[in-house]
Amino acid sequence: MASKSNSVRINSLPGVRRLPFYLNILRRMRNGEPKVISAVTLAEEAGQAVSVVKKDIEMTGAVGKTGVGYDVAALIGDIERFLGWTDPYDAFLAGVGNLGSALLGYGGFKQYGLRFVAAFDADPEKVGEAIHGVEVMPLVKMPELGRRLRVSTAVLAVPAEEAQSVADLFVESGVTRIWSFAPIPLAVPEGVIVQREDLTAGLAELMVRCRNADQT
Amino acid sequence: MASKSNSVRINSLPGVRRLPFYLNILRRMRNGEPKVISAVTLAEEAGQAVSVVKKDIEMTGAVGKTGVGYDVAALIGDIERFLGWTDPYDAFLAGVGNLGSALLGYGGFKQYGLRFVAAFDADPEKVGEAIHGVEVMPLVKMPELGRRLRVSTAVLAVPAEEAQSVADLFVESGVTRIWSFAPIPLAVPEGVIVQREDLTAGLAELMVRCRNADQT
DNA sequence: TAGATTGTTAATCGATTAACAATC
DNA sequence: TAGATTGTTAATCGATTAACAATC
Repeated sequence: MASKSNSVRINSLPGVRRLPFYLNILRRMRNGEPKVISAVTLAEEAGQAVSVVKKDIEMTGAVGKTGVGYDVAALIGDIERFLGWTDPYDAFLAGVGNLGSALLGYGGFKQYGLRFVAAFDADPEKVGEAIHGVEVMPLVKMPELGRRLRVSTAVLAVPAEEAQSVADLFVESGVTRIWSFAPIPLAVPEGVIVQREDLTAGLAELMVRCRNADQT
Repeated sequence: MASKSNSVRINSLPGVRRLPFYLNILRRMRNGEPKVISAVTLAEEAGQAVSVVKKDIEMTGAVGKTGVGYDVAALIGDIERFLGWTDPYDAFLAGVGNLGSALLGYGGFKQYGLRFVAAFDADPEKVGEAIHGVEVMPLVKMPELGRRLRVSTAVLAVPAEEAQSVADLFVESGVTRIWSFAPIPLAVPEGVIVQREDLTAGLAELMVRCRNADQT
């Protein structure tokens, strides 16, 4: 086994994760005044150190005016372009349980690079429904539809037991990006990237941060 | 050199965030065979380097048998104890929209240190409903109930515009731990800890990881 | 014993922080 | 100009990785 990934890590991943937060602040300023914001001000509003914000902005390729700051609209554009969020990608969602339905209902994902074109579920009772305007289909229909629409992105919101088999189905359907809420590691072929999302990690961090704070 | 077990030391937060993942794997093994697991095996199942797993386990205070490994049940207990998850804390949830409802519906949080005792919403239409068995109350009732039940933990799942005022209400209710899904920084008094959860951060990371992979 | 694994140390790597010259 | 801010470099800090002696 290789000791580390052979890809050169160009960007700070913690930095990448902070970008959507800045984007939120900037988007709320859009169309308003002022039209320009400095890294100092953005850092204050985001609750981050100035150096961090400057480094993060630098990563996107945005350029500011010395002594002035960044044009808000231009900075929004540079961050969106860097994240590939200028045009949303068509996406599948598998598993319309509590979490899956909530994700479908959050129309705001279009602002974050995702547009749900179809949902899938193993439960025949759920098939045929439209959840928040997205039709729920049987899993067997996925490969044909995925190939036809060239869907590259998919969200995995099924129980742990079904996660691997649905991931296999994603791959068969031509998906190369999987955003997974399943609490297990997925085996996928080279070239397919899995981003695992774990809400319980945040809860763990919260508890330990509280204890550390108590001890001081 | 310094004593390790009871010293006030900052724990590796990335490590803390990995613990729930190990816990999942271990819990699925519980009551089965084998009753012992080595860091090597756990690392394989978690898709992590062995050194990482050993360091993370060390952090919890768990002790293994040289040449053998860790007792599964004991390791589960040590991780749960370290995370404060042996007994779930009573928690409030504010905002029963798509996401809030989904969180209430996921009964599994009891396994992760949280038990929802009441939900709150600004919408009078929603008040009085029981969502997944949890009663929805008007926001004004929160302080009295929070003080009476000594609720220390709360989940914030309201829109950005209401987030700060509801956070203020949490504080007034005696809450010291806020798990926030609002995409803004919250101003809270000293002693109150906010853990911000940002799903869009994962999406940003996914996109950039894909581009980095393409470039190799 | 012989093989396996822990617990720990030292080296490496990456991210954050601080500082400042350039310049609008 | 004088004040503010960028862009960047160098220093610090923390996490990850690799290695190995101790030992079951």
